This record gives sequence, C-alpha cells and structure tokens, in this order.
Amino acid sequence: MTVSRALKTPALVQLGARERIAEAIKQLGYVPNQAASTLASAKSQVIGVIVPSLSNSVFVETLTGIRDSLNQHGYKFLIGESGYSPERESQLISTYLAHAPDGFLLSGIEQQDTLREQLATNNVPAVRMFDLGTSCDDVTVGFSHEEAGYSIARHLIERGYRQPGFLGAQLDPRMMKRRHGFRRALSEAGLNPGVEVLTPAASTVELGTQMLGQILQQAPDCDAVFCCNDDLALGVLFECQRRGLSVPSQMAIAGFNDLPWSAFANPGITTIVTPRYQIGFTAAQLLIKILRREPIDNPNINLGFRLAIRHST
Amino acid sequence: MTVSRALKTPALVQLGARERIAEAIKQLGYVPNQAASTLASAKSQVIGVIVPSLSNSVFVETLTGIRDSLNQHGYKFLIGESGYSPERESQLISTYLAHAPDGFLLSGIEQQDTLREQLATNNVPAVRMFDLGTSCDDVTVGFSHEEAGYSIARHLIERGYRQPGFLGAQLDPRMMKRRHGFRRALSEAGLNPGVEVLTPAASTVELGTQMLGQILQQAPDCDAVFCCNDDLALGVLFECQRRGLSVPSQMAIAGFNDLPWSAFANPGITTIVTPRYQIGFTAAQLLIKILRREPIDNPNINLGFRLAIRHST
DNA sequence: CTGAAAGCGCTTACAG
DNA sequence: CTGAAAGCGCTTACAG
Repeated sequence: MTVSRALKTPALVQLGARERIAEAIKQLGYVPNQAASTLASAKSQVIGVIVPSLSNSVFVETLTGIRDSLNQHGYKFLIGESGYSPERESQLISTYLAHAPDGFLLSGIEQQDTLREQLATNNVPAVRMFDLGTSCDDVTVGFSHEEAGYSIARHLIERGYRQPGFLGAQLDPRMMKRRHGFRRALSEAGLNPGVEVLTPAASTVELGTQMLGQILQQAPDCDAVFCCNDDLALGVLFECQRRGLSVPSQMAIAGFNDLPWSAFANPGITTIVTPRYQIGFTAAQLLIKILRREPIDNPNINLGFRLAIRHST
Repeated sequence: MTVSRALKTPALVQLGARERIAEAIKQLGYVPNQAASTLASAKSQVIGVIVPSLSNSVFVETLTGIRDSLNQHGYKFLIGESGYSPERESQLISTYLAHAPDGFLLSGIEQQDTLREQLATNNVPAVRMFDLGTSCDDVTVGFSHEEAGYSIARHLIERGYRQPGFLGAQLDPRMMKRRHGFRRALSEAGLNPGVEVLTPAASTVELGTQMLGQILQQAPDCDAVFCCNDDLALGVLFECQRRGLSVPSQMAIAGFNDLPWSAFANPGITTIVTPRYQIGFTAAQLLIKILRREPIDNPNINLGFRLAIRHST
C-alpha cells in the first residue's frame, strides 16, 4: 500500500520510506501492472481515437496533436482506422470499450445511432473532430467545410476563371460539404456548377492524373479545377505538365489541406490550409476537461481555415 | 464461469445454455472487461509496435501490414513513435511493459543494451523490422540497405553519369547503410564518392528543394543525385524545374522507397521499391509464431527490394 | 457439460 | 504517515 502511495502521491509518504521503495523498485525492475490498476480503479488512462485513415497524412498530423496533448496528462491512446465506414467505426468502438477507455476522440459528426447508444450506456464521453456540430449535446472541434469550398470558388471566380470544375474523391460527408460550398458560389455567380468528376476511390496523386483527363473530356473548356485534396492536385499538376498545359494560364489548380509539399511544387499550389494538428490538440484538451468535470465554455469550437493563394491559380 | 466459456470456447458449452447467454449479453449490453482478463490470464493480447515516425508514410504502410496480420489473430496493438531516438525507444518500451504486452515489433537492429535487458527480464519476445540481423539471437524482417544503395549507384554508373552525388537526411543507421553502399559502388568504379550533402533534419520535399542548391554549389559538375527518400527526390525535381534544369539530361534523380506518387511525377522518379507493407505483415506473423512456440525456420528474413527504373535517370 | 474456489496485482476506504 | 481488509471481473484448475 505504501508502495502504491509512493508512486501515485509521493508527498504523502515519508522521505525515508520513499527512498527505500525507490531502491527496491530499481533492484527488482518493478513495473506496475496496468491491468490491475485499471481493474481496481475503473480508470484506464486510455483514450480511444478513431480516424478515417492513416494513409492520409492529414490524420497523422492530427494524431500528433492528440499525442502531444495527451502525453502531458499521462493518457495513452488506442488508434483505430474506420476506413470512412460508420459500421466499422461502431465495431471499433465495441472492441475498444472492452479496454474501458476513459473517453473517445472520433472523426466527423455523422456517427450511427447505435454508436451514440453504445457511448451513452457505457457513459464514455466523446469529442468529435474535423467538422462543426450545431447541437450542444455534441462536443466538436473543426471548421466549416462548406465555407472552405465556398471560399475556393470565390477565389477562382475573382481571378476570372469562367468554368471551374470540381474533382472529388472518397465522397465522405466533409468532402461533400466542400463540394456543396463550391457549387453554391458558382451558382451565385451565374456560372455552371455541374462540371465535376466524383469517385469513391481514395484520393491519390495517381487518381489526380486520371481525373484531369476525365474532366477535360466532359468539359473541354474547363479552365480551373478545385481538387478535394492536395494529392489529387499534385496529380493534376503532373498531368498538365505531361500534356503541355501551362499552369495556371491554361489550367488553374486549387487543392485542399496544404500538405507539406504544396507550397514547394512548381508552381506552388493554391490551397486551403487546415488546422489539423490544432484540431487534434484542442480536441484532446477538451476531452481532458470533460473527464475532469471542468466547465466548458463552448462545446463547438471552430478553428477556421486559411486560403493560401499561390501561383497555380 | 459458463459465460466465460461460452465466449472463449463455445464448443464446450451446451447449445441451450449458449443461447440463453447470448440473449442476456445482448440485453445487458455486456462487454467483457479486458483488464480483468489480462490480470487473470497474464496475457494481454496486445503487441507493442514502435516505429521511428508516423510522418513518414513508409511506416504507416508497415503499420497497415501489421494490422492486417494481427487482426486475423485477435491481437490489438499499441503504436509508439521513437523519433529515431534509441533513448525514446527504451522509454516507450518501459511504458508499454506496464500493459503487459505479449510481444514487441521494433524498428531497426540498433537497440540499446538496456532495452535488450528490459525485454529479457520481462521475457517478452521482439521482432525487429526494416533491417537485416546476422545473429540468430535476433529475429529480423527487412532487406539490405547497403545493397540497395549499391544498386542505385550501379544503375547511375551504367547510365553513364560521371559525378553522382548523395543527398541524405535524418542520418539514421539504415540511411547510413544506403550511403555506404552507394559510396562503395562509386569507389569501385573509380568515381569520386565524396559529393554529398547530409543533414540530420527529417526528409521532406522542402528540404529536397534546398539540398539541390547545396550540392550544386559544392560540386557544379554533379550530374545525378541519389536521394535517401522519395520526398527529397520530389523536392529536387521541383527545384530542377524552377531552375530550368532538364531531368534527366542535365540532372538525373533517383529516390528511395517508391512512395505512391513517384511513378506519376513528371518525369517518373527512378527509385528503390521497398516491401514495407510486407515487412509489417511478415514481422507480425513471425511474432505470432514465436508466441505460439511454433518452430521458426529462419529468424532473419530478407524480403529484398527492387530497382524501378523510370525517366528521371 | 457445469460450477465453486482461489487468485491475478492493484486501489479504495478505513483504522491506527 | 502507514498498513490490513475487501474487492475490481476475469481465468485457471479442480470437482462434480
């Protein structure tokens, strides 16, 4: 018992005893048994984190933010990939629930009802990332994808492009919101919002190279594209180079996320800078506050985004 | 007790009892307590995985291989980032040991002695990934980085480049082995192996753009570069385009890893295709064999690599 | 095929 | 400031 106290609350243990304990721990190579601790205290110090995919570096950066925040407070975390599937997400939650996590960090705000029930019956709090909730029941940290799509379109319109097209992959809810904002701006400006190529495939550079051909076939007068992710934009750029299309005079390219190389491409790619590290960090901080029952002033935190204008538009 | 059996070994429980149990589980939303199971059985079904970094997509793909393999067998895994630091690696192992992992999957073969002791005293088996061990005490899955560097150099020499340079970042042991092989081939061919730029910074596209300038300043007649990772190579490619250097006639570029976009760059980047998914999958399979005490025919598995020749050289 | 007993290594709550 | 008691929810090993 005194050993336990020496480890958790050393201030309550006499110095002499503390020293003897430290000595013994060293000699024996003692490591506290986390399973026993979890069982006895009903606190695991584990947070379940579920992101859509680890192949997308956006989510990896979010994980870094989560880690930096959680490490400060002694929490570990279990990482799960939902593959953008709500069913898979629910299934992961079930598995993780067996580890008695203190809380969850989830992606998106479109969780299944069964998942919400699971969380409620087990009384485990969750913070949702990447998107903005409206209800006060949800705790969310993100930004408006609709506004982001809108602002890219406004930029292209102001630059004078007459037939911007949309290149969308994955087709997850947040991507569809970006598309919605993009189309809204085009419609408002009296331009045709219907030039687009959509595919449920994951967005990759390779896919971008293919999609340029597809949109040009559909709309030969397309003079700008908004790619729902920067890797698509890079593929479009490579393909323009191969076809001898000059960027941006013959084809303007805008991306999304500001991946680490976007600014260094030739030309630099205009894109929306998203605060993904900050989303992870903030979401984790918020969850910790909830676990400590500290008051939360705003359960729906909008971290915003920034339009980075570069030479590709 | 019968419930426990119904879950673990349903064959030993009568059908009627099994059905009543399933019904009750559903009604109560029962989830087995993993901590209690771990405590009672001394088996956690958890594998500790430590990779140098998650920012490098190479390691993310390895994680995918590990996940695919481990999921089949009901294991979960804890992911740690060592940041290429052996000290940090040891520290992570200590933390993870508290979760009583059944085994570890580690990166590289240069672990600290203290780490080896930790593993030995706790009697936890480990498989080392990405490099090749020589001793039968170690279990390793990887390929020869020295040979890979050598084969890139041979390719450049055969193509007729007279002054290939080396661009190295991170300076981790595996990178240094690639460099060693590269230099050996140049020396054997009577070429100058001393043209190189090295930096401990993480390899990024941005860094690649800077390193091209540095190596040209040092050796203006440098006509080819071997970049220790493809993202460096992409940065070099962008910078060549900006400077109006034609690739490969004025500057040949070779990379390493075959990242997803390397084949689609303009021109496609010559690189070494590394089997990182397979490394993760195989290492996990091997660890499971060890945990089941099945015999292992070869503790040092060489998965090899492939030279992909594209238009950048 | 089923169940009662003991114990895994901690923590909580209480007594000294 | 220290320690003895009980219990967390499972599994192991044994008895029926």
